[in-house]
Amino acid sequence: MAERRYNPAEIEPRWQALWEREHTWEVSNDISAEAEKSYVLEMLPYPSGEPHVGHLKNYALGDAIAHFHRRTGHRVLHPMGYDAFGLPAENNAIKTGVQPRVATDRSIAAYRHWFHRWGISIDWSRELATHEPRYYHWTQWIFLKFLERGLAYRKEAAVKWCPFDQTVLANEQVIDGRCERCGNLVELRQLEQWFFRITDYAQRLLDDLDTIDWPEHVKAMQRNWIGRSEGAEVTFRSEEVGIDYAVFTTRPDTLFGATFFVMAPEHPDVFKLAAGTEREADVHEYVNRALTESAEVRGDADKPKTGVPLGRTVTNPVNGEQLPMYVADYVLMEYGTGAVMGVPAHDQRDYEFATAFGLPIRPVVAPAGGDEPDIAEEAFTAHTDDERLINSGEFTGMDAVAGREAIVVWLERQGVGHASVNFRLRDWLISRQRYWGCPIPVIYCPRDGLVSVPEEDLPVELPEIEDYQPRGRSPLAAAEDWVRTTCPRCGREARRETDTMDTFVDSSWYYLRYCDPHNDSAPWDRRIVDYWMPVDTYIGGVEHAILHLMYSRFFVKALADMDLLGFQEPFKTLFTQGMILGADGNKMSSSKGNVVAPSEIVERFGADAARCYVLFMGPLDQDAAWSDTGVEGVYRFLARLWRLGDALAGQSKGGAVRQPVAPEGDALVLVRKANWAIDKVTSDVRGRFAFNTAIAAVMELVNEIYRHPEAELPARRFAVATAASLVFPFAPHLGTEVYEMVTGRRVWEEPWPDADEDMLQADTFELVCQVNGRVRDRVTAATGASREELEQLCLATQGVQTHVDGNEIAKVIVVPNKLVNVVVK
RNA sequence: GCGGCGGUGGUGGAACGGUAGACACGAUGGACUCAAAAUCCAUUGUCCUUCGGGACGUGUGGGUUCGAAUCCCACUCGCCGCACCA
Repeated sequence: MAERRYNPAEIEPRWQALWEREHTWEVSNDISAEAEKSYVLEMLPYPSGEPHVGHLKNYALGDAIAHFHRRTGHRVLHPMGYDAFGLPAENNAIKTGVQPRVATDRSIAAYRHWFHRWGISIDWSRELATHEPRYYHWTQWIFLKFLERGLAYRKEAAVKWCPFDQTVLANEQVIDGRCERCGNLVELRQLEQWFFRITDYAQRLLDDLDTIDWPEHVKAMQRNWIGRSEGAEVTFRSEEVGIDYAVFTTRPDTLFGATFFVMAPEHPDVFKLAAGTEREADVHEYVNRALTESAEVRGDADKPKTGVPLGRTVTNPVNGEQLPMYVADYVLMEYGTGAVMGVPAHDQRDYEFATAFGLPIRPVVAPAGGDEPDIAEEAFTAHTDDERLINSGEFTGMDAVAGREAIVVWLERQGVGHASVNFRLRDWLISRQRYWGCPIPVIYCPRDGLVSVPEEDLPVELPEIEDYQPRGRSPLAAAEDWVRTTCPRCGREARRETDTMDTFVDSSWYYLRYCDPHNDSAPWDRRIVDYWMPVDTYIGGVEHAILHLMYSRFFVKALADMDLLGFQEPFKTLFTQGMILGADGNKMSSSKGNVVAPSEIVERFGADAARCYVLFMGPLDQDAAWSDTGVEGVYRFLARLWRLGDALAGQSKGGAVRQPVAPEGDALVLVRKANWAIDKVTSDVRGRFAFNTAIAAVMELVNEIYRHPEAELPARRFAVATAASLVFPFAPHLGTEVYEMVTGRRVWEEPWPDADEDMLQADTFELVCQVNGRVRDRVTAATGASREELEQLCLATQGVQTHVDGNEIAKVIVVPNKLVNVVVK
């Protein structure tokens, strides 16, 4: 007879089939249910090929939380979907000729297969994909709502253009001047595009970060990206052309130190200003060169400062000085007003510019008590509170902070400026000149102009086309039959918008649709969404810290303003998981040959071992390198637990397992350890996502059971059933199997165990005896013994005697049930 | 430059201001076996040791404390995000 052994290949599919047959993980929209709700969500995957280990970690993590919440009495919503539109599928289509829809659907099938095979407890009745017309119908509907409210608009602007992908990109999708997708250098192009007015929400997006439980570094990144700065807007007048130019400055206290004035090359007035001056030709040449430079080259802070004079001057409002005007590419059109005052004594960039052009440098702020500051030094250092104004007219002598305020008040009174706040955040550019995305539901009529597609005509379906090759305009533009339509307003011939939406639009609201996925008359029923939302636990990679997470927050706020939602933030708690690196410590990539395929791991060790291992590797928010021997170790642990269950299956009569009454000896040790493990796993899982130590606690329990093979049967049954119950969120199949072998019951239907307080503490404990803070001995003491008793016990030990060695005892610190520290002079 | 995070054995990592190194990997020795696999047991921070134990140990230097990996200050190294943002 073959030896019985742990065989995940047999156990896992058996339970998966049962869960599927019984729809175990489905949850209804019964919003009057008494039990508390919990919405556990992992970021939806972009389906490409097959899932990788990062997905395994993501979903194993979320699944553990979903299981834990279910067993602690919550109604858990744990859905799944696919972020199905996007460039990779389209680029693949160009290369291989396989239609994006076909390749995407194929990949979705693979993801679906593996999520089942991993045993993730998903409510499959709510599955969705963003490329399905019944989903993007409502993406388009939301777009039209935004358009109605002025939150969607068209504007011509200098936008980032990727020459490889042949499309514009959002600021957030440009990393170090390169396209996030393909890594090519991005160019600037002056184009008319669709934007979402996210900047209207800058302040609220910033403020509400304080209301959500997110990792500090993610909040910091968002704050950074929003980039709020306080300062003043100040008007400089050009008398020659009779135009006022406002600048934004965070340092109104340095206004008297302005010695020149600079405009961005994109500033619309640059040519007008230079016209007729002897500098006109130089200006044209400089501006043209600046505009054709790549974003990377131009954005390099280390590049020497360049620029040309405009041949004009502006008046400094505080002292009437005439400041020469320049155009220089270190000034950005997209921030502030596209023009700055140059204060070389107190700004590094202005200092470099002034030095290069021989402009005067006049310090106006100096350390209190000090004399003339070192000019070069001053421009480069951060400023402190302890400074006063110098060379500043009537403000001279004031401290810098008070002076700043006084100058702003003066500016306001004179009508030449006011306090002002600036944000770094730009509006979200959402149009893309690509095929595989959600069509923008807008029609251009020669008579009526821009007309929305009427709601009843939604969705505007993406047509099938043959040629995906981008040519600087959307491939949809070539689908003449589709483009040509009639104006919904006047009925004349009109043309459809051919750009598609950024796929981040699709994923900015999917978590709302899960709540009410089959609604065909509205994107959702507000009562249902208000019941499930916000997402209680959201899990995903930190790479979405800005893009997806900022856009989703914006969506919720905008939709709440339209009374479509009753909350302000989509994700209450966020957990950002670390990456799984290759065994060599590098990011996994096929070129490095260090990619771990989850399919292979699952085949060799089973889904439970794979899931359990990725949760055991270390703190889940940290990166961790893959180790084959590490998975084997976890597999061994699961097999040990299985053998314990298998041994009991032969002996026990089944039935519910209870903690034995008044256990003694080995039995007591096991009962205590089991309760310790319950307490440990519960506190590690609840709130702090410390699954690595939770799993370690179950390992300890299992090790303890092996050390006490002679313990009485009820105690062993209790300990093994407890181990199975506790391991279930991390290794659901094995937990289920062992629990069933020991008790005949379904563990997922059992409430999460409660630790018995009485069993958490023993009658005796090991008293640590210290002399001057160093451990010198240990002795067994009764739990709850008095301070005096403990002190006596400690002083009597050999180790303490030796080290006190007749010296004077200054004092004795007693920590009850823990230690005694004898302080010796 | 600005913002955030971190530095603990051979490795991944544990550790409410209270026994540093849980758990796991690896290594060494042993049991079982004809042998191997699987499994089980023991040892495993460094150095010294008369084998009782002792000294030293959490990036570096200082401080607070009876007691510091943990709190404070300075430094240093590393990682991540943003960056000519006025």
